[in-house]
Amino acid sequence: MARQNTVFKEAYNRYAAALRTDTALPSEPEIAAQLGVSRSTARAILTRLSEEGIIRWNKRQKIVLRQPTDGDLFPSEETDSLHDIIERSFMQRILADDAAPGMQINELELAREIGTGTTSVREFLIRFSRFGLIEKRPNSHWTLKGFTREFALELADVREMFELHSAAEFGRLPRDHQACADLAAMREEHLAMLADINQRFKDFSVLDERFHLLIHRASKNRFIADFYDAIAIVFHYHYQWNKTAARERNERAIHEHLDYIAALESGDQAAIEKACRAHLHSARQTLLQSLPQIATESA
Amino acid sequence: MARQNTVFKEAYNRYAAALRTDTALPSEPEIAAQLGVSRSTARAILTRLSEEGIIRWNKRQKIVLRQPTDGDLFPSEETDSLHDIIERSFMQRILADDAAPGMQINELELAREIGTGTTSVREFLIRFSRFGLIEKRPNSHWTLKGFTREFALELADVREMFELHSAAEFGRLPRDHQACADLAAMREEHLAMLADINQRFKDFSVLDERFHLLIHRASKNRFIADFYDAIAIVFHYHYQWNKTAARERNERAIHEHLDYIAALESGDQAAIEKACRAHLHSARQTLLQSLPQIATESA
DNA sequence: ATTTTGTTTTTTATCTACAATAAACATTTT
DNA sequence: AAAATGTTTATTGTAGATAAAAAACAAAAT
Repeated sequence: MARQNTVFKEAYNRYAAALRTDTALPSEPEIAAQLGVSRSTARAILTRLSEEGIIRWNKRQKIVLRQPTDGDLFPSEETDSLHDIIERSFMQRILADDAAPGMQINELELAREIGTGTTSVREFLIRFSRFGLIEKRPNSHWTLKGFTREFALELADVREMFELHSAAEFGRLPRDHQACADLAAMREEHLAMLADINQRFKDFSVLDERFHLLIHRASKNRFIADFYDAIAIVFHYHYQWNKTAARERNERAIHEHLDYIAALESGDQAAIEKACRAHLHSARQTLLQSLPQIATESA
Repeated sequence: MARQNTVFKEAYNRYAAALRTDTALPSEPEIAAQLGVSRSTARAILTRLSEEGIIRWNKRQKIVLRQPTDGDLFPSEETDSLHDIIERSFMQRILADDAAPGMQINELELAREIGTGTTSVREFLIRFSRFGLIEKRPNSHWTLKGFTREFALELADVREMFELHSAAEFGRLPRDHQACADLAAMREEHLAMLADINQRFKDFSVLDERFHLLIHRASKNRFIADFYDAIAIVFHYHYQWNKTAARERNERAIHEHLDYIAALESGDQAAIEKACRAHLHSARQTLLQSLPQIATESA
């Protein structure tokens, strides 16, 4: 088959789950906009909802006849986009213990193991290569460079340059900027998490990501934004795999964030730089400690 | 056809051009290593040289019978890799005056105009997207963001962060490091160009690229290196297109480079930072002046 | 006149096939 | 035995085909 209709299935599930009996549904363009898909896909969803007897559909009239059950939804394996499937599968593979730096990556083998065509795997690898974890020799194979100490240090250096820049920009925002309100809201979230730290310390990585993203958005720089996207994905899988979310470390990080937030709100550039550096310093330590102990890149 | 044998043709031309009558050629693995291709390709080259009567080949014995003429070589259109063809064609297109920011990019149309398959164009666009000049909406088209003022400013900001970092690292290299010798050699090249500036000012951009590359290599950071690759490619086409290589501007840049080199050689971090900032400041002005005057990114 | 629905066309995402190239294996030569 | 050549196999790079999804166009309804 040429293409899976995962966009349709995923959107169908999303829409069906939100339906309430006896309500009338809006126009097709509106549904499409709500779901973030084209009208063609929205119509396909309506068609199926109608066929399944979930709605009665006649031109503008779209009435919900019954609440969809779990059985009406598509199973989750069928709703993941191919890109996500490949990403997950690949990340698990390269974070696994037996994935030594220097290892060759075989497109066809990967494709077969994931159960997909080679083109999609190739495209994924090309996209993924910007994260600096793999490298290609032209007309030959990809090589796994790996999550090594060198990688972590290079990443940390760039992160520090970028975040100091973004934090300084943030400090120059007008006080009534939306980002300042978001920052205040985020302080409350930090405080709430701190109050219940023993239960919630594992949720910190998500909050951490959102916090840094908020700061980076202030720089309005596409290269910084792209780099942070890359970091976020790498960390997402890395921490999911290495479940070393120590309570103490996260608690300390929350305190650093709170200092950092206070500095950003003060608008005092020297204070911002100080708080930012302090946090980045310990974030670097955390990153280095989370490395697989053996891996050291070969020349 | 599935794939053009451009690797073979390009390597054949390279090897044939270097042949001298009556010399004996080395072993197959050695030829392959010299040319940077596999032995299979090296053998294909020997086979053709033999068929064309350019060499006499019998197992280990490979004697050059005659000097190849221009007619023996493959025409240059056949030796360019598909990636290079697409890159050239695409860059010309997006730097052309009628390529307005916001324009949609159509894969199939591009492929047809270049005379290639869609897969190659897709892969090219994915790779190219890291330069920040195009952006994709999933399941929909690519959009040209364009060589705008915003792009130039964002690029300049990151370049400054990275180059200050790299220059500082360079200043920490031991004096007997190869890079220091390279730097001294490069000073001589700058002086030579300056002595004949009226004739040679157009060659500056190549020297400029090599100079900054040398500095960036000192940082040994893959993200910085990748970013500089991206810059170099974008500038390469941009300056080729906008032939605004003013003599005065380049002469001034050479002087700045010479100051910068002196600072790097001194190892004095404060002096390095000062010279680096001075040069980056005027490089930023040059970049902004080279922009197409109309282009301002739409929201 | 604008919005909504119905229908058709365009474009993307993905698979498969196959030539070029690299890499591996086997044999011969020094 | 080591290195070179001869031969076979594996892998990549690219084209072409097709279903899904988006976008454009046309007709109808408010």
